[in-house]
Amino acid sequence: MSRLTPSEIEPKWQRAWDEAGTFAARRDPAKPKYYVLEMFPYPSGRIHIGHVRNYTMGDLVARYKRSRGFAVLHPMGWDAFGMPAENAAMASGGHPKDWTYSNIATMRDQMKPLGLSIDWSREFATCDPEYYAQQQRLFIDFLEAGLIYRKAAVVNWDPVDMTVLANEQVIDGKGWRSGAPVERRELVQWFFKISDYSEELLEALDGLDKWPEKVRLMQANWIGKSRGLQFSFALTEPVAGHEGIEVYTTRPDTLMGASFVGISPDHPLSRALEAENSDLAAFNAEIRRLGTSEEELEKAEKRGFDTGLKVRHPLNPDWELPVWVANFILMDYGTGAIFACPAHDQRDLDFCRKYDLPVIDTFLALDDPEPVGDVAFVPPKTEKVHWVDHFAGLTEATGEEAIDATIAFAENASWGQGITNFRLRDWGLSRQRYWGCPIPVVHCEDCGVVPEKRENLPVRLPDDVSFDQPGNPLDRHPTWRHVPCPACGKPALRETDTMDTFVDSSWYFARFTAPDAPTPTDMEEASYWMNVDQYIGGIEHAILHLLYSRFFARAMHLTGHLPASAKEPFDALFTQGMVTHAIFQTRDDQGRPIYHLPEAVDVSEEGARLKETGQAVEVIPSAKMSKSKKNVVDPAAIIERFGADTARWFVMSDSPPERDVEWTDAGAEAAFKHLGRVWRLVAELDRSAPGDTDEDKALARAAAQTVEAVTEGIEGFAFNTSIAKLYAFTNTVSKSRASGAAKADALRTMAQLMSPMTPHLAEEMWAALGGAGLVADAGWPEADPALLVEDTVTLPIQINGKRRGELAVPAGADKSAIEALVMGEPAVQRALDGGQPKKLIVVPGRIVNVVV
RNA sequence: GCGGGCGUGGCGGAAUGGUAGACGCACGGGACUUAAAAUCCCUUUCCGGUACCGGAGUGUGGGUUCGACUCCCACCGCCCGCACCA
Repeated sequence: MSRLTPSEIEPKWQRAWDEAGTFAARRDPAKPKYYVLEMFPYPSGRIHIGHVRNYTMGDLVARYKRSRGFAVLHPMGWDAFGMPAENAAMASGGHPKDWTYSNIATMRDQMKPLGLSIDWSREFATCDPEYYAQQQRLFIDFLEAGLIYRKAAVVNWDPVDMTVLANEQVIDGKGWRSGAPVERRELVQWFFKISDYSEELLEALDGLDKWPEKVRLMQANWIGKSRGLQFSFALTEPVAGHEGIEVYTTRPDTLMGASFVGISPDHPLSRALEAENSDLAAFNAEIRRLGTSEEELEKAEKRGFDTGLKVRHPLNPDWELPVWVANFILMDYGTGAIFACPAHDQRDLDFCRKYDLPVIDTFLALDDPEPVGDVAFVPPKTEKVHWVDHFAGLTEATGEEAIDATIAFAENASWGQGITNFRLRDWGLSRQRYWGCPIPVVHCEDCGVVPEKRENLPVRLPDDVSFDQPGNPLDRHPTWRHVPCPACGKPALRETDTMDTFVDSSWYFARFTAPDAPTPTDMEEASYWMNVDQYIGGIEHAILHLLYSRFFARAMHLTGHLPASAKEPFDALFTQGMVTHAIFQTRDDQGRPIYHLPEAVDVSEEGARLKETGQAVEVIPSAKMSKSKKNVVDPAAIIERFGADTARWFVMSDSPPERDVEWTDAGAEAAFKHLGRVWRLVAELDRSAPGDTDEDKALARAAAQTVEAVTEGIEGFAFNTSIAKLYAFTNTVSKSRASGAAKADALRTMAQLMSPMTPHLAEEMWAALGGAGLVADAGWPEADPALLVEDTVTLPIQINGKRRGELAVPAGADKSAIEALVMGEPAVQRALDGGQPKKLIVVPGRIVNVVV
């Protein structure tokens, strides 16, 4: 009776919830609704402790809100398309579909024992044809609404594997599998016009007041609105049809410091020059050997090539500037061309020093002008500086004012135009892969690109494909591509690109509101359940996934699939930290790392060694858990040994949810012991035991304070502090000499408070203490305000800001009464030594500070 | 490189600008036991000396304030993102 056996009680209560349909999401007009969603998992194979943390957090919120009387929607699904399934197929010869569905089955089996309050009837995987059929329908709707178009874009091409590589698959400029040098190749691809929404997506961030400030900031910076000047530098003589070079600059105020005009290696002029200039062609070829990621481009050594061309400064036709091709200029941003002002931009200065280009240094300064050394002076945007001989007549102005004045000047003189520019680029959704949602269009020789007819959806992925040769299996499938044109009926070819998996995850939250609807959403259901009241997931999704989803919600509204109120789909966002773990590695003969599972390593004070061989192991502390690095912890073992409640309690205790947590084994045992202790309080309670009425009252007061504190912790996503209060309350009950009846009351309250974290134990406690029905249906306890009022408060007394004593005063005491009491304190008398304090600060209910 | 964040005892961490270290782990001591496990009780930021007390202390250096872990500036370290990883 007194021993807690999770293996018996956990399945028992899970069955009870199932049979009662406790967690089925039902529209209930009598209740407010609450939609809580954790970012759905990729079915990688097994759940890891990070999943447990993520889903326990969401479950805690879901169960809490349910107790507070909300109709809760808490669904689960699978982000099931993606490269790992194809990689597995290539490595071991299976089929991505089998691999994926078998992983889903495994992970579902691992998740169910956690006792999550999920409505499993709404489960789907994004690779289900029923799901991607609706996604294809959205594609066609978006296409017809003008939100999708095609253009050429650059990809990483592996010439041996005949495939496009993701940035993470390019290692030191080589394909990760083939080792062949990667080529940049241009392909015509599909794009979402997310840039049409730049302004709106930026402005709407202000309304997301329940999102972390850092995420809003990151998104704002990513969208990157800037105001600048666009104008042309005239070439001294036309080249290959180019009369001049159009540049965009956010610092037109520094135009008089211009040193050269720079263009991207991919700029049309650069490409045109390549034909006649083999040195430039070689230079560009070398630059293009780098991957396509912005990180790589920015980190690369700054390099340039003098084209020999000259342009005229717009304000002085006699002033000629050289034209360089430079590797740090991105073709995707602005016009792909800039002018460089070395005096006022560090990167430009470094570049000019390296290539011995002129540095003009005398036209503005803070006080007295100094020649530019190795540090550029960036004119501050909000501070006034002195401008010397500025063409727009500036003398004293902030950078902001100078930019505005310069733009006005240029517009007035008709040689330039103020432009609002966004960094945000359109979203390329084409992927040249098999395991993704087929793009439902057909290429017809006569009709061009024609969308598939809606009644023909889904365009299904063929099952009979193989991964034993290079290239996309859809391209070489004998029949799949060949279909009649939906418009004219003549033989035509299917698009073989599939969609970016970000598309799948950009609307799944809407699909959960009506997972079986014959259209992407059911407006009645969507109007009831949307928005997601609380979204929970990793900070690594702060930009792309969340931005794409915000775009999708707008596009779905435009095409009639979501109400206007759902244009911002996530009311509140919480970004949880990652679970990290040390990486253990040794090295092979060539110095390449070999990774080891934590259970294969002994860690002691002298260092880490392999259990088997005793070989010394390098320890890389707290890295993100990843299968390839083998620094993973399998929650299954913990659940098997201690039960789900212990695992849930443990991942919620100690670390604040937003922070990364380093996994250690030590805590799980402690959590298990604590739950056992709580259970014994219930099991060994004599409910008829007499007690002291003062003790009864003190216990009731402690219970009320705990209700208050635990509630506050949950509301504020500080679950670790809620748990700390529950530990303290356990100690209080354990030590209390209150009557059995009073203790039973306290423990029933404890069961309610623990039910979001340890739902099985809470049910068991509730039943043992004679609670009616399920604790899941018992509602949330309310703290009696009368019990929360204290009679006296203890104020710390500081002398010169250092704590030197304390003082008990009646709760309502006013300032002057406290002052009088403070002056009588011995410690204060001693410090004053007969004199008067310089200052006496009294903050009622808080603190007293005596300044002597 | 750019954008964003984090940094508190041996460890995880707590603290509306107001008693730094709640709560837990680990360590140490004790009770119970033939013994062990389990359980219960006590101690524990560091330094100095007897329980009382003094000094230092929240990555580093400055600043604002009666008062700073908290706000500001600079630096160091670590983490996340950088558009084809999910």
